[in-house]
Amino acid sequence: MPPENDTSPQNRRARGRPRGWDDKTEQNTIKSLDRAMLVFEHLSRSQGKMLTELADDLNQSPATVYRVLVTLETRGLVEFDPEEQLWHIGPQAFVIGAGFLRRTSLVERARPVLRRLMEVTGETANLGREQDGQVLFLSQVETNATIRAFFPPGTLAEMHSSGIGKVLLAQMSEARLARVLADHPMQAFTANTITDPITLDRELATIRAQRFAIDAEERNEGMRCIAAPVFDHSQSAVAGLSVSGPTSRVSEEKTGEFSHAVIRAARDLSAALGGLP
Amino acid sequence: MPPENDTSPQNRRARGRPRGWDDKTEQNTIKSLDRAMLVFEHLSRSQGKMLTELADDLNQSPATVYRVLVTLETRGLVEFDPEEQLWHIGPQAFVIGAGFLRRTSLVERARPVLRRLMEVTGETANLGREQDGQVLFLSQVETNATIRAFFPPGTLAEMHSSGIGKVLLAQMSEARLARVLADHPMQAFTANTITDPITLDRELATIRAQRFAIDAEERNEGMRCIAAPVFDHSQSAVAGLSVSGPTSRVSEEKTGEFSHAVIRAARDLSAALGGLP
DNA sequence: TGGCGTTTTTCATAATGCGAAGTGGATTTT
DNA sequence: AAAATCCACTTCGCATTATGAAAAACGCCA
Repeated sequence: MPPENDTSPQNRRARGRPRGWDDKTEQNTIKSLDRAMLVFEHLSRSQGKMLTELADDLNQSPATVYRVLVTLETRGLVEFDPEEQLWHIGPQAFVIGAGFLRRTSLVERARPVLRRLMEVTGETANLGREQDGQVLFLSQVETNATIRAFFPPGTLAEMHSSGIGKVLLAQMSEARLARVLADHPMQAFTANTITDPITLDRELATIRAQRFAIDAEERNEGMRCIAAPVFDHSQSAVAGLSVSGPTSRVSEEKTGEFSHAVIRAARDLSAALGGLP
Repeated sequence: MPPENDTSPQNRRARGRPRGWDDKTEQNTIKSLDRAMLVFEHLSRSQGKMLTELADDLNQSPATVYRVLVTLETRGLVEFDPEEQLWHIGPQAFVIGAGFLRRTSLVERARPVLRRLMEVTGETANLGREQDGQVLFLSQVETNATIRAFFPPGTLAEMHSSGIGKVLLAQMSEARLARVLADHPMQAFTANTITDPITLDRELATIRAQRFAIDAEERNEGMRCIAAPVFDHSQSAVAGLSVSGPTSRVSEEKTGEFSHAVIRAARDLSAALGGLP
């Protein structure tokens, strides 16, 4: 029975699409589930929140938030600490999240490359990819040195102030770059952080030319970082590799040596993913 | 208006409780959210499922599962691969799950201990804790050797066939042990797997006596593993440390040497957590 | 072109999630 | 000590909203 009374405004059927279906009406989502996931996400960002505080943050009724938390608790997705009266993210959330790493063979293939990179340079080696305009750190192999950089896997960082971030920005289209910058204004973290779009454009051109990026204390004082892009079989930059350490060891003089190592590692990983034949 | 018609059977207010409240009625959960989380969990276990397959597995209507997936997709908790028509766990799930590790200082404190343990023994060092009658691997530091054991963090394993698992079982009360074994029957993985409760009891007594456990190819052929328990400030066994590697290197002759290293590491970590003064 | 296996939408209905208000323990204030 | 305050947790009636059957849309294969 075709709808003759077509008063409903959702008539946007698919137009030209190469393969597969992909038009998911935003109206088809479950409201209560969306609200619940908001609670879940918010809880993971903060560490330990009281019920009322959580409800206030999200302007929802405490009763609703309470029911969400109790429900998630039965599955171990969140935990309640009776001593402190605080809610936390639970172990099951970690178990489920780890399923993501299992899928992306990227992480698996990067493992030996990261290790070798760490051995060659003596500094912590990192793997990250873009995630909604930010850098998501996926994996790392730490140096043995006592002073070392540390991005726990699962951490998100701003792109404009990270070596991996800049290397990925440098590979983006104009439009995509503009969107990312619009969504994530360039916040200053140190005196060296790039906050000016024109300076950033020039920097990105340099990065494209030399095939690697330097984060010279742009996010953390005293930390330098050298990054290179990783390409998959379709020659799109899917991730970035970097080494990071204190300025004393990852010094300007050593930039040449380190950048060679990072570029080589990135090339190896790209090859393992079917990129750069 | 106090209810005078007190026909409702839920009148169990709190009796003696040291601090805070803790009685959560199981009736107060949100059904639809629970169902949605079932989908989420199931998706993380399998890697890549079609909509209809997922709906079949969980005996739910494809329409409902579809709406759940679309909702989770808007938050990046799941992903849809249009090429293969498959749903996967998304990056945001990983980000949220990583929030769990940030909380437990256990993982953070274990880091240097694991590294040292790896350096001393030359084998991969692992950290795990109990999670609903299974071992949840939290962190590891890999050896440089090319042949090596590998439990990605976030993996769950059966307790009876794992070094860390047995070491934790050995510290449980009779009742708790019985419950775990009831929930998780002792499945055989290799010829060496312990499947008999009496043998297990004897093994656990030995473990308590010598303060460490050996997994002698009980889960994987050719893999040996030596584990010791970690205690927190309240002297309860919160986790286990282990080294694992091929039988050729983690041999019977080296058991003494390795067990000393593992026990020492476990003691160091316990101390860092305020245990064993 | 037409059937098949999927996904995606529609629709009527009932289920169920929602918030306001209330309870009662614990802690702080007067 | 009594009162006031805070906060977790429960109850209740109503309207929102999730639900599943069925139909439509769509890609694929022959």
